[in-house]
Amino acid sequence: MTTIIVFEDKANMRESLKLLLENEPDFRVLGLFPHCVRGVEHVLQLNPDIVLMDIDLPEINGIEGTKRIKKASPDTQIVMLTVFEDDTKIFESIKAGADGYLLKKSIPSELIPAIRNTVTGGSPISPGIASRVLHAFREKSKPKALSFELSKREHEVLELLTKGYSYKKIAEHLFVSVDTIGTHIKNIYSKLQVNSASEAVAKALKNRIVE
Amino acid sequence: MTTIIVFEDKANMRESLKLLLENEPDFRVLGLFPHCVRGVEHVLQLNPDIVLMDIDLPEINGIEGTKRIKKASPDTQIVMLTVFEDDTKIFESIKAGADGYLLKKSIPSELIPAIRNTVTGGSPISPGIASRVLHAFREKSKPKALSFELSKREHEVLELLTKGYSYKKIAEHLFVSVDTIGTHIKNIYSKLQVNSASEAVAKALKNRIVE
DNA sequence: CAATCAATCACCTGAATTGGTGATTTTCAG
DNA sequence: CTGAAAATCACCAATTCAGGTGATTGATTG
Repeated sequence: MTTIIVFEDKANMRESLKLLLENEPDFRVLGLFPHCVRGVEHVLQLNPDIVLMDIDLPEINGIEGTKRIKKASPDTQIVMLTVFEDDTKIFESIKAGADGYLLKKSIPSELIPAIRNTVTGGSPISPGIASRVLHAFREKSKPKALSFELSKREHEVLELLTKGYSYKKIAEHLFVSVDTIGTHIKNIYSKLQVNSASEAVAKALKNRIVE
Repeated sequence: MTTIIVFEDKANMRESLKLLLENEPDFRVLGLFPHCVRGVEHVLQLNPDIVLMDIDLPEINGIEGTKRIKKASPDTQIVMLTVFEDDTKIFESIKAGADGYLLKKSIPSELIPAIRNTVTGGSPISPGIASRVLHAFREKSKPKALSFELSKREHEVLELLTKGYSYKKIAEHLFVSVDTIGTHIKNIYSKLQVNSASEAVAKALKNRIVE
């Protein structure tokens, strides 16, 4: 038996969800609420397996509600429902701890299997949403392309600088003189257009030149 | 009409896919290949809308194949098929540019709608996979929790240090003396357990204390 | 109200960094 | 083979930094 509560401000949508869910013999709707101001209390009291959460709720929106519920009851699985394919809302929801993300238009066909997947630890995501998540994921992992045309040795020196090594330590590490490291660093500064070690380190990390 | 080619090394799986796909009147299978050594050529020649790519292929694996195909033909949509729910392979595939990710066990029910979603720009992802992607996404975006208990002022100073400001510049910026900044920085070093500006900057950025 | 902590400032010393200039040797592609 | 780029080393001056000690003020909190 899978127990469910719903936060959805529109009455007809609430009713539709109720009908849809109660059509499944192993689903049980424990509650339907028009907002999640008392969301945490409801969840702690009813202890549902699944929460269906509309994103656009009055007073406390679904993202904030999700944060609170996840904090109070981390094992409750929360599936977001939304009409929007808005990047910010998607990412905020994910960060808030949502376990699934469905577009309302796909509810009739996808909701029931989505809930079943959620129960077994999966995260149903509508393809339109997933596409954006993947895109963001790629952005975060890809190198910034900008190599600044550092030579191999300069790159090496920059990497050690990023570790907080002094000129002397770097020199020892690479078996060259301190002056050589000095020259390399001068050249690095010139290529990165910076003029201190900390600035170079910041630029290197932000542009993923190292690590 | 949606055109498709398949890279799959197991003959019976290839046949199953072919039967499944050809059952759809608006799908057309342009080719079935047991490996993707000539993957790029096949794609450029046949110009399919969709590529179904097994991850574990001999010679050149599906991830490498995906990279090459995406490079040569970015608009070709590639859906990965796999038996594994292996984190590394999932993330590598995403980085390689895969547009969808299906577990083979879910193919009978999900493949056809997944392809239709892909055609319209969506990214079908099996819930078991999506769960891992979301998890990784959260890890990447969430602060490392470690605040190192920096005071507000120290945080401010660290932020300016990260921008490459010298002690003097920071002092001017905050309207205090250079010695005050010196003290703050000493305290920051002690809290972060570092002993140079570049090391502090590196630690601050890596642990998302700033930015 | 006392204790703690954050924030402020000062002084000192030795070491390190930055920013020049100049030069030699390797390496590597054309 | 030759020129360009990379890597190496050196010397110098001015500035900056790291690490140490000590001290005052104000806010917070038990």
